[in-house]
Amino acid sequence: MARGKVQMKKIENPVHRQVTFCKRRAGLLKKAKELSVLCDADIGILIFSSHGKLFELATKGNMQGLIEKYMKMKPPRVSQADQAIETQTLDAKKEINLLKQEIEILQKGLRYMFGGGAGTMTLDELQVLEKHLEVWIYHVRSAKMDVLFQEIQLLRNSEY
Amino acid sequence: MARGKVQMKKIENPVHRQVTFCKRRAGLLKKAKELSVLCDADIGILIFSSHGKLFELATKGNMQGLIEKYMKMKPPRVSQADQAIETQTLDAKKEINLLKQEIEILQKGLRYMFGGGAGTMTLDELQVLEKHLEVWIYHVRSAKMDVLFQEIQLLRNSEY
DNA sequence: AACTATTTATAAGA
DNA sequence: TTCTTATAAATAGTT
Repeated sequence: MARGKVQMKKIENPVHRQVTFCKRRAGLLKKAKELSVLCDADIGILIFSSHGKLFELATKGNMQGLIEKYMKMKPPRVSQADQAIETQTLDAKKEINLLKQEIEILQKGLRYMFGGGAGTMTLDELQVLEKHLEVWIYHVRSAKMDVLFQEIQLLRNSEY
Repeated sequence: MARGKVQMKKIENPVHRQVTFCKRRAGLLKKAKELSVLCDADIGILIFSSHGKLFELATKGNMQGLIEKYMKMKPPRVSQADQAIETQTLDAKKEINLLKQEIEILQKGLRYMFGGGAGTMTLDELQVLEKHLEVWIYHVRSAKMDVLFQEIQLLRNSEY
């Protein structure tokens, strides 16, 4: 802006561009500080150079707090990371509920064994308990088979 | 910067301060846009006025992406919100483990009622356990039938 | 919001 | 890079 006005487009000469970036960046940050002081504003600036280098300014000290304040005012799309965490939390809650139901059923099953009478169990609960028992009886039968097989082996070996 | 230089301290006159805020804010954002274009930089600016009003600029369009990029480069202290979520997730995992332990105990309790786990049981014991389970499953199925029967009765009564 | 007298920022050159 | 300086831009105070 001196010794000739400048075209508003990317400066092609890399050296020239780098120099201008330095100068104007300093100018921008200075202006921001002034605005903050004069008008009691809280200002945050993030600058990524074309090569990905970061420059930052937070007039009231912490960028983090400023960003959080911004997020609260504009809670737009959730980030991928947040979404992942939310999914995790939901999954966990679902699992907790399932496990609680299972405990409820097992407890009722125990009560049923001691007190006799499934009078207070719902149809769904009975269904789940039946499944548990079926699985269990399957395991017991497998165990029986294993034992029988071992005994047969012993008998065969003793024939010699 | 014209018609007299200005002291670098908060402008006390509220009207004057508001006007200056407007003018300099516009100037700052213009400078940022220019820097972005001339030097191909990605710039984000957040301005909170003294009354909490938000003004923002993101030269490449999305502040969100810029902030996430910034967070990746400077992953410092976790925010309160994130911390709360992490605590939630941890709590949930603890609860799941507790519930799983409880289920384990209940299952052992059930097994114990029949005289010890299947792992160390003899063929005869397994035979007994199987019979117990068959009886139990029979009772459960009877209870299911009872419930179903009651529901049918209710449906029949409601027909009148 | 518009107008200017000045100050400030800065492009080009050294 | 840093300094210089001519000139463009920004803006403080005023209307």
